[in-house]
Amino acid sequence: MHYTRDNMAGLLRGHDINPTHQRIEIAHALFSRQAHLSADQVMAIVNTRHSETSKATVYNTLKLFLEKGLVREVIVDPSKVFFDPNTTPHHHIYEVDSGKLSDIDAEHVQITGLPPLPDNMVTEGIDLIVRVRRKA
Amino acid sequence: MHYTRDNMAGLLRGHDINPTHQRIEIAHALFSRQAHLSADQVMAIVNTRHSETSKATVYNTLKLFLEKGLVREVIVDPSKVFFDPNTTPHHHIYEVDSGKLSDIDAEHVQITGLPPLPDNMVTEGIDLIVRVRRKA
DNA sequence: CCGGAAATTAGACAAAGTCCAGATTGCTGA
DNA sequence: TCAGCAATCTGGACTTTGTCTAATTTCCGG
Repeated sequence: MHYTRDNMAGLLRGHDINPTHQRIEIAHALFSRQAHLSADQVMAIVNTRHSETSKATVYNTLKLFLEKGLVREVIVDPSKVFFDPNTTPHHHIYEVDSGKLSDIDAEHVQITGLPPLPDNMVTEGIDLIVRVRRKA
Repeated sequence: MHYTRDNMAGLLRGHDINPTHQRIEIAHALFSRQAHLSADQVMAIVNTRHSETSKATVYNTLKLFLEKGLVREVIVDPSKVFFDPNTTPHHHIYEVDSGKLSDIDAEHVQITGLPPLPDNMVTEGIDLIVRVRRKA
């Protein structure tokens, strides 16, 4: 699949999001790269040529994408949130020293023995993060 | 086990930490409660009566405790880090709406099928976070 | 008691993220 | 066409968490 700006409009509509110019640019930044980006990085990418999109819009839009299930939030670094265009079930490896974040396919990973939840609670998601670092 | 201020000195020494007033107070705040506290909360607790410990010291001390393996860091909330006096292997349940964080004993939890790491990497830790919310 | 190392401090600073009031955009229906 | 209206976008002020630094205080060994 090739993520062109034209595809983005359909993708957004499919998630019940009105495809505006800015939203298309932001979606394109994430999906064409298939990478984990922070809000700051998204803003930098979107505004490479000339400043086009404001900080407020970048944050609002990413939050909207999140609510509509278009992207996922990855919380590994206490100083910033990453946004992940991959919403299929998967986990993450985080290289502590470099800050590099990569995916682990969830297909073969099994988690067993979790205690049952109270009746009035539902699981929203399970985040599994393997923190690694370079050998000394 | 009762976590008195007197015990704290020994605990600190056992982790190769020079037990000063401030460090004892901070350790006591965490261990007597056995709770997940943010730096802000620690500062509030330690300074309830009269302001005794500066912000810089709270942050420095928590970082020191972390390095010395006295506490663990829990990263679940994008806006603040929690410090956990429980360093035995365990996982976490995070109630998204209330922000409440509780432990899952790791004893019966099994995680299998993780891919092997590259040779030059070592695992520093595995964080498993179950995000839950109240049923609608 | 002296001198130096370790620890603490206040406050300036930085970075991520939120908020708001006003400006733009893009429909919709007459 | 275009007036009106809702949705969206914007700059910039603001908040919060955390860091940094230079100056002070504390603690010890001799």
